[in-house]
Amino acid sequence: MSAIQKIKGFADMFPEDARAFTRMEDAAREVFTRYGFGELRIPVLERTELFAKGIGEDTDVVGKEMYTFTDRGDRSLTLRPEATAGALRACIEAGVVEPGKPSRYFAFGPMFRYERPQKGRMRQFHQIDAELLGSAEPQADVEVILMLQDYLSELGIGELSFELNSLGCRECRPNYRAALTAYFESLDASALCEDCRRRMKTNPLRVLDCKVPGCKALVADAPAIADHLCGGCRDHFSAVLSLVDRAGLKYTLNPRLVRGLDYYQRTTFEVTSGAIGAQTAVAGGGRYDGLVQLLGGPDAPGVGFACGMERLALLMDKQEAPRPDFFLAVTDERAVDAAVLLAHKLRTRGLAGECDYTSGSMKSRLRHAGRINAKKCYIIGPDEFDAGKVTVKDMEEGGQLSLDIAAFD
RNA sequence: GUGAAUGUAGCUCAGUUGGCAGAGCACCAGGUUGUGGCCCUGGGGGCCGAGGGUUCAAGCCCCUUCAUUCACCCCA
Repeated sequence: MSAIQKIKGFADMFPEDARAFTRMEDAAREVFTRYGFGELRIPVLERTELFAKGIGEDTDVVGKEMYTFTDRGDRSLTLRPEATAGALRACIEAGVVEPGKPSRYFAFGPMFRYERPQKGRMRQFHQIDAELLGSAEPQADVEVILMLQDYLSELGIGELSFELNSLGCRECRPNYRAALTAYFESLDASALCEDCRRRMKTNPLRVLDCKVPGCKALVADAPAIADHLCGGCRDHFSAVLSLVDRAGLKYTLNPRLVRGLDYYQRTTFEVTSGAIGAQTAVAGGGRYDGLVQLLGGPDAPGVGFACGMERLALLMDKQEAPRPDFFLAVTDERAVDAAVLLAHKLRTRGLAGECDYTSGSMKSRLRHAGRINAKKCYIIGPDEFDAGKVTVKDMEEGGQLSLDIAAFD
């Protein structure tokens, strides 16, 4: 046991699993391109302050989950725990954000959070991320939501539910927060669970999300955010809902849907599944007006989502390995070089397959060809080598024929 | 950070009150003198996660440690 092992919460992916990720990426490129989104590739490392500012100092992500270190130049750097902050930083830096002129980007890649791993949660995990910048219109929220839905159905994932909520804006959320705090403080100090008493101080909205039965009962009578939205937020949300309705998307309103990152405003949404362990969120997103400006850009609004690839993978069917066109078997030592050259010619013609580097028994080679599910087995043994021929056996029909190796030149 | 479960062959896992380390799959060879899948026979493979303790004797009991998994917390 002296071999070095991978570090906790990081995963190696072999082709069997990697194929699912390739499929997710291909489908994302296809679907998102239809919506006018272009691919963005940005670094995984950023200055720590970007996340501290963008995500919020009081969030769990920033408070205790970031991989932060000091580099050799004494700068504090952080492995990105989510995608939005970095994407906005890049767009601001490149000057592509302009209020009123929508720009659309998507990206995939690894994110890093220092948490205890469990089903559907890794320290290095992957997200597909989409950001629509520059539009404050409810139609933009709806297009982003519909794009996400299209994407998930393109992958053939069913049994998902969409949940929507509005968190209000900087004008009305403080009022709601105050009303909520007042409500909980009017109760017995022992009425809420221990965790919620802590949440009261850090983020009272989180109490809404508590699963403890006692808290749930109290939350049922708590003031609802819908009753505290300002006129602008109310109009925006009802426009979103009505358009989403007309597009035929089935969703549930979840007034307790509270997201973990401070930057969300107005529309928030989450796609959940009951089939991925204790975690339920497959994708989540919302509107983040004000974030671009907070990060030093123009006063431009934005909406986006992030989709967890490991969690999607749990919901996807296994991706079959591609079937090789050939296996090139060698049963005579002298034929190894000829075999490699022939295999090369076959590949030049667009065929896929592997080739022996050593000779072996006919039986073992054919068994291997069958096992990797090759369509044909090309065989060069002593007889073929002496005659300059290759035997081609059809692995399904069982028939075979003899061809001149020179014919492949 | 907290709690629980699990570490035995390449993989999935048995292993009784402590008494010679096993099965299935995979791999290799043979049954078939150049022909896969099905079947039969044989074979290679193990620091029983690591370290310490109890015992005539430990995979099994005790302590420590590491790793993995699931859950809490939180989130994708």
